[in-house]
Amino acid sequence: MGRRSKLRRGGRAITAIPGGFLHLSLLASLRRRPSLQAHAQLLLLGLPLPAPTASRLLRPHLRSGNPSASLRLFLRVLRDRDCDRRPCPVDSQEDVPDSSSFSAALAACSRHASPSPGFSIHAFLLKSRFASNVYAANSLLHFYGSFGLHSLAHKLFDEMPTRDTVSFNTLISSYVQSCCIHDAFEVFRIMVESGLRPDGWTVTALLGACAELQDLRAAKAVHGVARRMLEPQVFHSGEVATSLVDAYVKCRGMELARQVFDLAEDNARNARLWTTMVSGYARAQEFDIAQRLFHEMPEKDTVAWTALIGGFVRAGRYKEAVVLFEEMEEAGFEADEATIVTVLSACVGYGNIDLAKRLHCLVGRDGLINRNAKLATTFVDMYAKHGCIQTAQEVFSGVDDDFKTLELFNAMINGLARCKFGEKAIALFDEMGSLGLHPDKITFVCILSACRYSGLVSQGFRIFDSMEEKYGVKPEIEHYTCMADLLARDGQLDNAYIFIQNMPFKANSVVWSSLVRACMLHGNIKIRKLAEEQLLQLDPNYKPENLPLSNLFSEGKRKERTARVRKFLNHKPVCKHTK
DNA sequence: ATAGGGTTAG
Repeated sequence: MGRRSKLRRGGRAITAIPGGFLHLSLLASLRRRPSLQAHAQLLLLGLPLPAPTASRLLRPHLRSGNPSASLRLFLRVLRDRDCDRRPCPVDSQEDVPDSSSFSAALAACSRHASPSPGFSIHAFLLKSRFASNVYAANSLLHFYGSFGLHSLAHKLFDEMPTRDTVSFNTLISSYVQSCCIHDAFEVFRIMVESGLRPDGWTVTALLGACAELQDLRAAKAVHGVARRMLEPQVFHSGEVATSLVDAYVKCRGMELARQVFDLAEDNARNARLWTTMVSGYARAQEFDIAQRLFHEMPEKDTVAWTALIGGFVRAGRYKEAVVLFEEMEEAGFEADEATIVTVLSACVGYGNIDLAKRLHCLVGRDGLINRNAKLATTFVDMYAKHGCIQTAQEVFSGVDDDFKTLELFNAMINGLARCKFGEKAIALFDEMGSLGLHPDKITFVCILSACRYSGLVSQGFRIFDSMEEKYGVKPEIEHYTCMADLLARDGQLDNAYIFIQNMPFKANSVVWSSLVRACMLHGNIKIRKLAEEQLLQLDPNYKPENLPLSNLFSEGKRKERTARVRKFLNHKPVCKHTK
């Protein structure tokens, strides 16, 4: 361990006094001057840091803003303790991070772009004396859930010595988020059986499951459960009312949603409940009612505006969406991340280039786009889809590494694939691991598509073969489709045919028609007949002229429609803040 | 101390 007591900065040596005092005064200055945060934290990284100080330093920072730097610091502290290999004094509160800093750190891990810091903290937690602390364990549960690692979450849950309502709620939400609805209800059953009373969070999670399934009957059943099992004041709260309305809306039960809304008491009728109703009517394409309700809404906010704008976008009424956005700005509401994402798709649909550029400027200011993966992903996706792959890449590489998420990589790889930059896509794919990001099944669809559009046969198979053994992602029919098409486009039509027949899935019409198309291209009549027989079995009305060549056509049409968009987008936004 | 809620969507 290189323990330095002197740090150099700008030619001036700062003498550090080992011990807590310096840290505490730094901490104080850090609170007062946010601009110093990054520097002060770097300074601290070079110092031996007493753990209690670290805890005090970290707790407020891990909760808000950019937790990445704080997380690095926390891990550093943990490693320092670990390297010392001192026997951990069981009763001593000294020199060891306390349990609440583990919770705070894990909460930060859940919001981090990559799961790796969370894995490390789990390891340290196991060695600490808080391994069975229910707060720490619940935070860990939430961490696994937030990265969709529900099997790890469940394993952890099974091993927890104590479980409380929060543990159950967290596991249920984890399953709902991974669309394992059946498991979510199963956990709920066990929860009730073990005598724990569900609370508002439980009901909300279950209603989320009903909404996901679009199962109106299930939503009604959960409504009944809530009425019977919740404390009356919880049942009548705005939170529960909002989840009920949200579930009914998503299950297309507007009348029921309206009933809940009408019956809600005044204190439960908050902005969220209003917004849910507005967005519900907008989803149901009842724009008159949605707008009337929106105007009746006592305290509109950015989210409510965004909900209505989003309704118009979803209905393809882009012009109205853009007009509404302008009204919103005039009324003095500031666009947030969701607004930008929503309005951007309206711009693309409506061909409003000036607004798209203005939005890019808006998020380029203060480098917002460089620290917000969702924004960056939307812009990367938009630029790539319009063939502005260079601008897409600029947006991508502008994002700080700590903020690069799996979705962002997927969007960039997908963009490179579509523009036939296969090699670049593979390079990017290889880069993910170093940021602690694990490719998922979507990543593989993108990267294998990159190979097929660029004719990279051997690389494609190398990656395909590594999917399960190296990355633990089981190939699905989409991946097999890519591989069959990769072979077919390469002219290996016999191999493609054999490959399709040996797939562990029943080939669908997508697979066969891509083979027919490749046969037409390479003039292979024998395989084409075989493929067409299969297509006829799948669809007795199959005719070669109905073959979904539409891909090609629509691509051509899309290109034409977006040519104008691209022309403008290729010029960087005229904005000094961007970049 | 630990968890979500309404807006984003190819």
